[in-house]
Amino acid sequence: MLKEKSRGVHGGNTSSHWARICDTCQSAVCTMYCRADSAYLCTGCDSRIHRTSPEASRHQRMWVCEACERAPAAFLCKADAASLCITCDSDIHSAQPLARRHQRVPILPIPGMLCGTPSAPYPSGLVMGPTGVAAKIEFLTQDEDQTIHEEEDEDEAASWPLFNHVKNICNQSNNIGRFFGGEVDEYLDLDEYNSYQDNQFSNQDNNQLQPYDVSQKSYGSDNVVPIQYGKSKDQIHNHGFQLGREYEASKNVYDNPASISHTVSFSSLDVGVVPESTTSEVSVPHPRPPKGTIDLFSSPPIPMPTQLSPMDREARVLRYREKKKARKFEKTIRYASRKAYAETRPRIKGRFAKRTDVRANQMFSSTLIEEGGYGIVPSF
DNA sequence: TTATAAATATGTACCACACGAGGTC
DNA sequence: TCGACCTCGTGTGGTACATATTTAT
Repeated sequence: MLKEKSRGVHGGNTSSHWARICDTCQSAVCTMYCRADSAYLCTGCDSRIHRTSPEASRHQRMWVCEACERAPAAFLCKADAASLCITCDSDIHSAQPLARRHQRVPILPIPGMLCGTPSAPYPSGLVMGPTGVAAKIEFLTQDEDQTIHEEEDEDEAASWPLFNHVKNICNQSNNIGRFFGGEVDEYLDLDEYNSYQDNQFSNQDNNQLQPYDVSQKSYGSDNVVPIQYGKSKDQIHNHGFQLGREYEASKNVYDNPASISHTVSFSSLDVGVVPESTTSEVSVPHPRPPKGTIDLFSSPPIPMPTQLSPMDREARVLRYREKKKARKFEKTIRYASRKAYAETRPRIKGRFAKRTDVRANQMFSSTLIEEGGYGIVPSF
């Protein structure tokens, strides 16, 4: 849907005509924007440039808007499963009432170590592409590589702490929470973690959590397109994977008190994560977004808990897996006997019919057949 | 660009009746 | 305490229909 709307917004031009070209190679279409370099980069150049040095690997990058492919994405539309810049978000979601109801999540540049750090406990070389498809970036450590090849649910499990964090943020700020519409996976077993955070940050000054000024009326209660496993498994899975990386990456930052003042752990669902342990970018001015949009770059710091112990985390992941295994999306049959009866029960146009009615119907149709007419085929 | 119609997708009500659950004797 | 009996509400699946969404003109 988004693509169609995007074409509508941009006059039906394809990305090849309109997309911004990589500032480095000048050939490929850019996929992300590096704030530190103020450059739009394709995936290849981004990978090449930002792994040359630890300094470069810390650059914050953001994915480029999927609609116009010319500006950094500011929102993730959950309904369209697309990241959009402020302009496209406004254009697309103001086009019609239904689109206005789409739930959008602000995409924030979360500091993290995209290319992995020696201290990173989990693989971090995975980023979310603009289409929601994650792309693994090489240069992983052996342990990371081993982890990354585990079952998919491991990736998903690895992501839950951040979901939790997001939920916690939502609890602290209703305005933010509305973006998520309460869709945090219950199976992520967040309560404990939340309570932990509640205790940990009960003294947090709420004033630091400035409400985001985004049309609450428009986004409020709607969950137009809830996360569906069957719809785009890759996207969901990769979201989880990425979120996990973000969590760990941002956690590194928050473990470093010096960086707290200028970092935002609020999860974007669609941004590459680059750690920001230096203060070099603190002074980077960000243009103030138009009124009515979220100021992505001046968001107040949101605290993160100290790092969980590996055993603690493993236990939580195991518990999550158990719950996940127990999930059942298919219809559950409580009484097999009733099912058997229902399957053998006579029907008329799909409805259960009295056996007497069925007999009469059968007699009627058989009579027609005997008379040489076109018999009525019973639907049972 | 907008409006309208057509096509497609999704959700739900409907039906009869065997049977489980609970109460009574 | 246990078994027999009774009553009532629930659950079951295929279809039609209503509604929502997308696509075409």
